[in-house]
Amino acid sequence: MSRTEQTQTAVLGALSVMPMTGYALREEIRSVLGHFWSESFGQIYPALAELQRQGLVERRGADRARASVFALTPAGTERLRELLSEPAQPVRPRNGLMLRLFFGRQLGPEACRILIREAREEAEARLAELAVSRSESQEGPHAQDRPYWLLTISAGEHAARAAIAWADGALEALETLSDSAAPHPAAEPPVGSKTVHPVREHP
Amino acid sequence: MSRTEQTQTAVLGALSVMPMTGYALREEIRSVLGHFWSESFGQIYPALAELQRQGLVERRGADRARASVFALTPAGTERLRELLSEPAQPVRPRNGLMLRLFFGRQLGPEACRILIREAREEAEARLAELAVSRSESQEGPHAQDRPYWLLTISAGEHAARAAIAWADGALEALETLSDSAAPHPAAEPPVGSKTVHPVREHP
DNA sequence: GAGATTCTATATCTATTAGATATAAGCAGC
DNA sequence: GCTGCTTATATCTAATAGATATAGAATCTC
Repeated sequence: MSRTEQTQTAVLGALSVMPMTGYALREEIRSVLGHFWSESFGQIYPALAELQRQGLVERRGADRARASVFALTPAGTERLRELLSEPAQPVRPRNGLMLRLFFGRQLGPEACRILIREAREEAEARLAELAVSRSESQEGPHAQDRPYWLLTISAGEHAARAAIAWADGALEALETLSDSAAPHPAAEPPVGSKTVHPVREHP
Repeated sequence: MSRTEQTQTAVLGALSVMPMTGYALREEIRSVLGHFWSESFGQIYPALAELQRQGLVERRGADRARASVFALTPAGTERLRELLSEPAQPVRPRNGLMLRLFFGRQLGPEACRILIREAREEAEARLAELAVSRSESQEGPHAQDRPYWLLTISAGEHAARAAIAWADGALEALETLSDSAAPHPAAEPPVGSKTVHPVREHP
């Protein structure tokens, strides 16, 4: 499944819940799917144009001043099912916190502890947001969808709680490190000296 | 911190461990940082060129036939510290499994269960790989780095275990769903009927 | 109630990026 | 010694993120 198809899936899926404008699509995706998905205008508008060309989506009321509302066609519903059945594209990880911690010796234990504390707070905040989503999902006319939505909320909660547990352990581990090894992190590795390492020839 | 700077951080960081060629950089990033970071050639080569231009990296032995080895300069080490201190770029989530589950009603409980079982297996596999990384980190001359490397490994393990626990709960929840609500998921919502919903005007 | 000002909705545009593809060198088998 | 395969290296292109431009609507001020 190509990237454009991933975007098409998200757009068709959102339109399957309710017809809306391109702008509303972005808002809806951000607020409802925000914990595990994101799309930008630069993806949404071309995707809508292509979906319309393929007759999967229908554009209504393109007045000059008023934005046009897009709605699924029957073929679009069909196509959504098809896309959902295809295997997902693997995610390319890019975790800035982990990158910093991996080279954490350059930063010193104290700076690392600050980063981890921040990450812990973010996880707590996510947990709170998810609790709101959970109660919000009670309302609304989408009773049939709710069990599935709860699955995604639960996944977010598990991940957030794991992040918090990890952070607590990590903070503790770093504490013993700053006590023992390097009381003055900034002064630790002399900068100018010995930056040239032996070269490994094509491993 | 811009995206290019993120790439520069990863490249400088990897070169701080050991000088190497562009190709080896990609391999190293993939094998060692693979659980939380990824870079492609299209990012690495331009980044190396720019870093060389700035005098942060030095190119050695650009024979016609032999690839050139890149090494950090003292200024490069300095710059790495600087970059690591900057706040990380926020990640844009794009979780294909969650997208599928969110619109899971279109797919039916059974198909969802299969997806979740696959995810569970992947998490188990990651856990096994991390166990290997953990024991590998014992060896090698990088004793000072090890505590930080273990932090990242531990984060991966927490996340993987959380994924497994979530999957088990989700599978159970879906089981009760397929028993009760929709024994024949494919036949559930009649395709052609009632695909036109009431339009919400600019919420 | 008219004008000014801010805000929101919408769309486009550009620099970045992923990853497929091209090229070339070494190596193994025949 | 030649041929085909594998690994190393680099480039190129289509897709993407998200910043920015534009215009209309709403609100505030006088």
